[in-house]
Amino acid sequence: METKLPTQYNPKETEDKWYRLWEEKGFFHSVPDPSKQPYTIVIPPPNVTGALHMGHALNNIIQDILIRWRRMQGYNALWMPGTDHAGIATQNVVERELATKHVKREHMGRERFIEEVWKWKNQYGSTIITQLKKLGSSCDWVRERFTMDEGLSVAVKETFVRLFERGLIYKGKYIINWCPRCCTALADDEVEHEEHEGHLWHIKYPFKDAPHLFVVVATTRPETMLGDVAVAVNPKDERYQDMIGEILTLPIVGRELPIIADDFVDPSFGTGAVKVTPAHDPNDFEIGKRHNLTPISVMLDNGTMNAQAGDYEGMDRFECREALVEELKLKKYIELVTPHKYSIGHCYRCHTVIEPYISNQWFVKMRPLADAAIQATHKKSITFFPERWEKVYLSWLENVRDWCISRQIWWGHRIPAWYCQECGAINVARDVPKKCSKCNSKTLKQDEDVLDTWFSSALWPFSTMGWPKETPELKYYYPTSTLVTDRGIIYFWVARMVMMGLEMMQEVPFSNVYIHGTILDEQGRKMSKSLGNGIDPLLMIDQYGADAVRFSIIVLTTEGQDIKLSESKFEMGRNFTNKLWNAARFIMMNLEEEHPKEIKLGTTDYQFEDRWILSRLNATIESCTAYLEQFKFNEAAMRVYDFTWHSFCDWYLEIVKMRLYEPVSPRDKKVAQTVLADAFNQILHLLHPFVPFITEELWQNLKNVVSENKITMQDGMRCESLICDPWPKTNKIYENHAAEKTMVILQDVIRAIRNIRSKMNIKEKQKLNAIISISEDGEYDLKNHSCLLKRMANVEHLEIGKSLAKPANSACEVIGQIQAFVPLAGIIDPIAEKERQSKNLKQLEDHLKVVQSKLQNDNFVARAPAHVVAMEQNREKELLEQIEKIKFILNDLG
RNA sequence: GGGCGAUUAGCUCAAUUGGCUAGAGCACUUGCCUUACAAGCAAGGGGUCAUAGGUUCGAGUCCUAUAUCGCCCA
Repeated sequence: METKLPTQYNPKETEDKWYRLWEEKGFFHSVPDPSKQPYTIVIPPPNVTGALHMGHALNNIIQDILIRWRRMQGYNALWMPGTDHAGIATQNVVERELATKHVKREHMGRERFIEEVWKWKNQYGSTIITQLKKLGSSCDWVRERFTMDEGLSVAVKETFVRLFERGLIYKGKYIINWCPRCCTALADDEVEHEEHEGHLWHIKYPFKDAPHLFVVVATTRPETMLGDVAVAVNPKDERYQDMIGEILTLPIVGRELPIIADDFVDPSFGTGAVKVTPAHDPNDFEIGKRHNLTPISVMLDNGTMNAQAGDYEGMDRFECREALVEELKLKKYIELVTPHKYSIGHCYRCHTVIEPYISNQWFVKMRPLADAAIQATHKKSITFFPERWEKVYLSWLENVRDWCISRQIWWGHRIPAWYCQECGAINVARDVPKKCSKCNSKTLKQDEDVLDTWFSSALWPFSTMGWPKETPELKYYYPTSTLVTDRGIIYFWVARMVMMGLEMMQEVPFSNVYIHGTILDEQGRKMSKSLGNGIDPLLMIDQYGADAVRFSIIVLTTEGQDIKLSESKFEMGRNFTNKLWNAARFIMMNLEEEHPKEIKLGTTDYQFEDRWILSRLNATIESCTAYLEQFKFNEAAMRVYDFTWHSFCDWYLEIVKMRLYEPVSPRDKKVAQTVLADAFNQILHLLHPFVPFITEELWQNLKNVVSENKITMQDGMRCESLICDPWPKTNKIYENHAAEKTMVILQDVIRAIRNIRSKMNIKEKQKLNAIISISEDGEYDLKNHSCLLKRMANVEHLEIGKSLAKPANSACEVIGQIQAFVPLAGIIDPIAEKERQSKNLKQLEDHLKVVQSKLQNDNFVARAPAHVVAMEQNREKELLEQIEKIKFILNDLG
């Protein structure tokens, strides 16, 4: 068996094998079972056009840890996977592909274009799913959903109709965010604001009746002046009070503009007078409504100027800006141009500058939905981890505006509204209506628009469970347990799921929301295609193994903090998986026996180091589990890492070698083998959620070796796969504080002797003798551990006793009430030793000063808790003793 | 302009309710190819906890300012 394991772990040989087995055996599949408690996560559906990036990797590693851990704990764990149809993004991708064949979607028509998109989806849409599998994600793939599935489409229609019937969806002509490249409306949160260095143009608007006098308005977007219908001032602004009601002439165009008074105007901005362009600015739109002004649109939907722009008709909006400014300059209308920083919106899909634009769109009335979501959060139906995101989420809900849900694209859920060609009535229906509900006419035409992709994503936690049908899944899994996501989509997605869940299901969709950090590059910048600073998770998996990638990422993930990542970080995870691999090799080799005999182990069989490692293991199980419950993944991982490497490998394996190589009895060897197998089995369990592949591989090996060699484990290896074997439980009987305390002392003594060896330049192979002297009142039982001490410190003759004399020509270390002497006749360099001891003395004296200054402070003694004071007093005593001993040694050295 | 986060070893980050001499990983120094592992072992060095005040017996931790960086919203 042992010969089968090479000295280095090769992930490539194990990962696909186990993933296939898990999936084939149905370990990822969950079915409703009322006798078990469900634990459910719905995946944040990645964009179907997407490829796995580090953000996805982090997001899915966390979900997989939760799901695997809960599954092992015995929950009926469901991780619901799928993708979303990403309306604009997907349409863009397919259009781009068609463009290479010089085909435009307008030429092929709606139906054929949609067919093309489906063809594309079927061919490339599973890319990211395949990549998620490489990562080890244990999703229930049998249940994989897509937001354009038939079932989910029914859910979308049902929701639309219900919201419409409840008066929560309406259609109307409003100013919205328009992307002139995608030619569609966008919701407020689909617009990304960016600071730009622009100009503030101060333009003179002459009075109609006194053209030599004028009002100066300041604007950052001069081309919109072509659509001006008024000039507004603040009613309290004394500079303009007399002018309110007067008429100005719009330069170049000649339109008459009244001066109106509106509180919205900020007197301190620019000149205090602003142009009012209701068709091209949301604030102006509101002013326009208040003053009954008719908006004048000067642009087409593609961002070029329309007939209202006069000579500028047909010009692109930015060309028009330049040309118009030239003309204004020429005609002396420009009074001043100042540099100006301003924030401007861009399309989150194509980064084109957004144009505020008036058009007829569908909206969701957000106030009542948001209020319900706020209430549910205040009632603690939802908890955010870390907590602070709750405030961010609430403040969005408190200030939310109505949600524009219609998109002027073809790929998506078509709005279930039909317009009567006779009477103009709107028929909103689940199925194609046969006739108009108002006039019975049969000439009905469906709305051309589709719904925002986020509209369908908002239904994800229940639409994926079969809603609106009352399926067993819906009943059993909803509401789900935990949602794991990035802060970037708290508004887009989390808030909307809560609103829709409450409105459609009368229950929040999940009880916990875990918001993880964002992955950044080494310099702390976001990873992006345009910067080319991304790290491809698949490449890293290929290079280091999926487990190494998972472990490294998770160790770097401190709660809610962003993660600066570089390739070299993955070495840490790789080194750890390799360590684990080699520990396993060692264990397997040493469990093998030619004629194995089964023994029944009693608690009295345990040796000191067994009791110690089992106690440490017990504590590790406890803290790892506790940290997982708090969503502190890195803490949980680090506890097991530290235990595995620095307790189990560094100490236990080394100590136990003496019982394996030179056993005092066959029975004791068997005890050591059993503890090795037991502890390692538990380690594999604790690590499985973090590094599933290697743990499964090693566990399967261990299982075989254990049964072949008739080793009776404390915790059976019941399941056929580690993935569903029960999560370790703590057990009080393993708790052993005495053993842990003694071990700390032994480790200190061993380190002290090793230190002498190192500092005195003594080869490791050279055997030493040592004398351990314990103070008269020191209660240490070290004599029973002389074998351990000898082995671990590589000592030949060891004498342990009370107040033993320091031999001449020996080096010494003081460990509390213990002194370790290493006689070094002929080897020792008195000068070097003296220097070393003087350094020690100084350190101790510095420490003593700190402790004594505390104790000399009456306030400290009076007010600090008794145990803290006692601790300091005890420390002082110890330090004094040690200092005395070092001084003696120094004296002895001459 | 409003809100949130960060500032601790050369680098990346920890540090429970304020309480032993502030810890890891990487990097560094020294010695080891010791039959589980050189992707390793052993022993080390390295810190005015951003700055200034304050609260407290006691502050990396709490409070108030300031500075720098980042994110979100308007």
